[in-house]
Amino acid sequence: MMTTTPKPVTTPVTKRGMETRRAIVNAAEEVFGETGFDGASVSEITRRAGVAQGTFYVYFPDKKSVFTELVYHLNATLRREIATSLAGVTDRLEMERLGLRAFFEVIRSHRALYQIVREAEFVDPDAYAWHYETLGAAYQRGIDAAIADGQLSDELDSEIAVDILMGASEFIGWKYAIHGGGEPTDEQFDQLVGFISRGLMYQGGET
Amino acid sequence: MMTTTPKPVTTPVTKRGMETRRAIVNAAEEVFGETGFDGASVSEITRRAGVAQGTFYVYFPDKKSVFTELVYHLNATLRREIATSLAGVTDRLEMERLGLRAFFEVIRSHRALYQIVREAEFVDPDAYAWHYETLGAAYQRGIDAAIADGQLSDELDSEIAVDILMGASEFIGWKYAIHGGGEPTDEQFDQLVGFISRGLMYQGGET
DNA sequence: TGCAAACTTGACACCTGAGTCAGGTTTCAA
DNA sequence: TTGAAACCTGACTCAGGTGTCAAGTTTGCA
Repeated sequence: MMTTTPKPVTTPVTKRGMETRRAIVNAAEEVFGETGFDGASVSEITRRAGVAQGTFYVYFPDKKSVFTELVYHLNATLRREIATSLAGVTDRLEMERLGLRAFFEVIRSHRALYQIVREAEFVDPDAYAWHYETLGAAYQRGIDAAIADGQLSDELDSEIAVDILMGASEFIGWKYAIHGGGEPTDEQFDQLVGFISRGLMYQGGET
Repeated sequence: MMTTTPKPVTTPVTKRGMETRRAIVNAAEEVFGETGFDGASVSEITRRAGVAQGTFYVYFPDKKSVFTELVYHLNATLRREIATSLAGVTDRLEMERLGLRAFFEVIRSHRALYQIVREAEFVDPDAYAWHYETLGAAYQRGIDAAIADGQLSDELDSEIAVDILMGASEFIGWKYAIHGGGEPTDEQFDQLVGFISRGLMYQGGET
């Protein structure tokens, strides 16, 4: 077994260094969003950031690292924005509506980041899985709380419910934000929320 | 404007040529499935197919072409298998159950192809969109038929319903077939079908 | 003001892999 | 048997991209 020498990557300590690092991250978001991971070159990223090639490797060991950092970044934004939108609300169906709105709003205003997260399935599968696992876990806690206080039936499997809800949002997110380039209309949004509401309202004895 | 000379690509006419082409397609499916589009090299594909590098370019203009062909291939398989599984059934909820089962079965037994279709979002976005559009259109015709003969309410927006249903299947397909490496249990499958059934059964007057 | 730490530079060594092409081999109908 | 069509070969070209490094510049504290 061979001891691998760790890459010497620097964390900026001065304001100047922090700004440079940030410029690289921002440029990377742009370039990855436009051309995908493999289409993006480190030299194009540094060109847009206004720094030299070598500077990139001062702050990141390789191209993949920035990419992964961006995945974590969108995850944090999403969790924060959704949590904020839900503050103080206790009605579960209302929470679904608000959460969905917040989700669409975030991906609409961060299209490049959203693309990056999706592509992470092939660039960094662990980060991709982590993203959906953390989001799903938070979501599931919400559903379980609603079950606990009697708003939803305890016959409902919250894990499957979350899978359906996340899958639907992802697909609609792709279809509108990336593929179609728009947003669902209000009527479509209402239909979506209606479907979800009915699905969540387990009443026992059907099918 | 410059007239682009088209690449001279051959279609095999003899049995021998057809076998060679097929060997390349099969090897490509394997390699793309294992290492992704960019990780795959044409030389690795031809090595596994047992032919020389140059043979690849006899049948395909470039690496992307085989990839796209594989996307069309899974699309056809999926449509055929699902249609077969639905033959003779008229109850919409039963059709949902059977269609879902067929879908999971296909992706379980064609994991590599499924990965390829997902990666097509970044390799060949048009093929990716086409895949979901054709599947969605077929699905929607089924829902519309159920609305037409009164099984489902005409207040239901079939387009959104299809988006939710496809999104949920895709997500669960990823989670189990690719990420987790298993399949939903029977209980989970029932929960899924139950949620969908309730969602489809618009009764007017809620939220 | 002086100097060490922090930061930046950009040319370049090195590698990888797509696609080409001139020529060889196999097949099969006449 | 033969020759032309179909098929196959693999060394080679070439564009492009990653990561390195030795030397320069800036910053801020003593």
